[in-house]
Amino acid sequence: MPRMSEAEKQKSHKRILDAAARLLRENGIDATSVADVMTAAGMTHGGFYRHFSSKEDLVGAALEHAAATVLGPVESKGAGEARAVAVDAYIADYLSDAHRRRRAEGCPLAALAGEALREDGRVREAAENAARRTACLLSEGSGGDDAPDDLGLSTLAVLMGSIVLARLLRDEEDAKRVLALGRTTVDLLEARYGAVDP
Amino acid sequence: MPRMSEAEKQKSHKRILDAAARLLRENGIDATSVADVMTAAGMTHGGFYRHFSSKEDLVGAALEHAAATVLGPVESKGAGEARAVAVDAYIADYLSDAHRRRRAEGCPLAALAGEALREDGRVREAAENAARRTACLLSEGSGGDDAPDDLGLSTLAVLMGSIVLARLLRDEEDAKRVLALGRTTVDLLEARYGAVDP
DNA sequence: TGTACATCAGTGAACGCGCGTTCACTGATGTAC
DNA sequence: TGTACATCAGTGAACGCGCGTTCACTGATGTAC
Repeated sequence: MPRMSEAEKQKSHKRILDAAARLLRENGIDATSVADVMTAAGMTHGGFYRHFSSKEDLVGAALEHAAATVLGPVESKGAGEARAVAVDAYIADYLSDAHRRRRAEGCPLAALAGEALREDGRVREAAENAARRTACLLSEGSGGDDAPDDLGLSTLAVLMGSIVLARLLRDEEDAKRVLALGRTTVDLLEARYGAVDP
Repeated sequence: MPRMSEAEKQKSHKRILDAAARLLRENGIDATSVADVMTAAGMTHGGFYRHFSSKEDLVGAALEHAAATVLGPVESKGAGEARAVAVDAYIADYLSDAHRRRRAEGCPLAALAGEALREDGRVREAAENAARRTACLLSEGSGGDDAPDDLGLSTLAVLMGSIVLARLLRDEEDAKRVLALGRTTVDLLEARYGAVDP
């Protein structure tokens, strides 16, 4: 049955990346094997090295892929009112019960920051870039992709801390409470740092 | 040279627990092997199972040990002014640059929450208990070990999010900025939720 | 347009390695008398 | 208090297993003429 066409190869590549982005967020880096990813992508593990040079390479690419999937739609809104609405929706989704329960499709930082900060090379870089992009998104002007401001960094810390803590508490009421409290803290930050819109 | 006395065994047990608590926070659960821990404790890996029934057993115990080491001194202050001072110092230490750089001796939640929430059994329980204890400590009255209040849960989320984000950013200035912003957010929360002292 | 051939995406077996765990062994410790 | 013996903390070799990675192979794809 091999070999596939170039177009087929690109589809395979995307399937591997999608599967990796899901499995890594769900199970963590060490608990996700190359064979797991390839099986989830509908292939056998032998073909993996036609697409990536190593597991580290895959993890870096999957982290970038996950960040792009989560942040891209909001970033592409440009500045102005539409952007502000999209950012508000992003925050609401972030602190939603659905996000708490579905790690595999959520924020890659919430799922992997704790492990990524022990890595180096491409993985570490991808994680840090994801953090910067998200902090910029949450910043006030938030038109360009320059440096994040105080509001953006503070808000990101609250979002990450709230979702991780909510996921850690197995009691559903407690978890929902932590998410609601996170929302209150974010509102407090917005009141404090500006929202000089009109 | 074997066998050791009962007193020696207890010393060995404590050395294993100390080594595990350090290595786990430094390198994470999967990247810390039983042999690593035993070597760090000055023994060979074979003797491990005289002290713990499995690696999972060790990780759970080490998590509890780390939490007790970090929280115990503050918890034992009782209520009142001394306690309030100790909690303030705890927060200042938490958001210090030393804590950012020295994972191995810091908050076990900051180091391991992301991995622990994928475990179950004793490990998961230990992590959740550590979170509850810390949130209670940060709560307002904070005399008993009842349920954490809004201030305690919100503050814990900010602490965890800030330290993880600060550790993720390799630029030292950025990292320090995130820690300082975390402090500001905590102050905002204290102003909001009470501090009805005098 | 047709033919001959090199390429290479994907398969499945195999590799070395480190892991958690087990085990036979040693000899000081603790116990029974 | 002394002696005989069972216990067991720690050693170091060995186990089975899953991991990341490699490799010979297959046959459709893409290319050269």
